[in-house]
Amino acid sequence: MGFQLTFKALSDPIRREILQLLRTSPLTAGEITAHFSVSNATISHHLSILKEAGLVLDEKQGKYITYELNMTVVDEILGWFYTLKGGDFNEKDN
Amino acid sequence: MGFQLTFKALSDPIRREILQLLRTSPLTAGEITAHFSVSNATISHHLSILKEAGLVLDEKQGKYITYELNMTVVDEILGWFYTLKGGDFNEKDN
DNA sequence: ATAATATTTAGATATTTATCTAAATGTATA
DNA sequence: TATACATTTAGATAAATATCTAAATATTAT
Repeated sequence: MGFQLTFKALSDPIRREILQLLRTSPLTAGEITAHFSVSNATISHHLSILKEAGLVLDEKQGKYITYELNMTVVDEILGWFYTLKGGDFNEKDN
Repeated sequence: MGFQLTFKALSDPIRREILQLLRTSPLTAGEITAHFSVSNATISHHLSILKEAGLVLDEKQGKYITYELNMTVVDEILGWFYTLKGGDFNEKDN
């Protein structure tokens, strides 16, 4: 549980909006790109950061790559916030 | 509810550890600084970012300034995460 | 095999960020 | 009032980040 990559990933508005887009169902990189006004290379970069942070999972499907939310890591982050609200906290894991 | 400043504030490990330090009770800037190995100027800078993000509240008490967690904003951020888990989401607020 | 499509990687640039030291501000006390 | 103490502000620098265009990789279809 090192949260650094995850929080860093969440600090960009485009990346947060990507997560919200994936809320209902997985999407391909191209479909995600279509929702924004930046280049596909930029979205690809953001996706790789979300992937490294564990927030999304990718699956190669022939010509396409689909991305989906990884709820497990979302729940881990939620756990961090609950420590703020009175739970235990291990100072090594920030 | 513009979350940009809040998420940005959470993206730094020192700032997250400051929040955890404030979990149980308010602390002065000096007490907070004592927990880290960076200068007081640096901690002051981090505190101003947390303050701007609404995550901490400050209170002048004579010679000292004490900082405390603002649970209201913590709860707002928690709300953002719950939209990921199936709730509604207003795309304008990311 | 060639062409078309989907995505990533490479390289460059401008902006943001974390940090430091030194100076400034504000408050209490001798 | 002068001194000490607590904190912030200013100015500088090095590192990280978001973005772009162009090139590379991979897959499907003609």
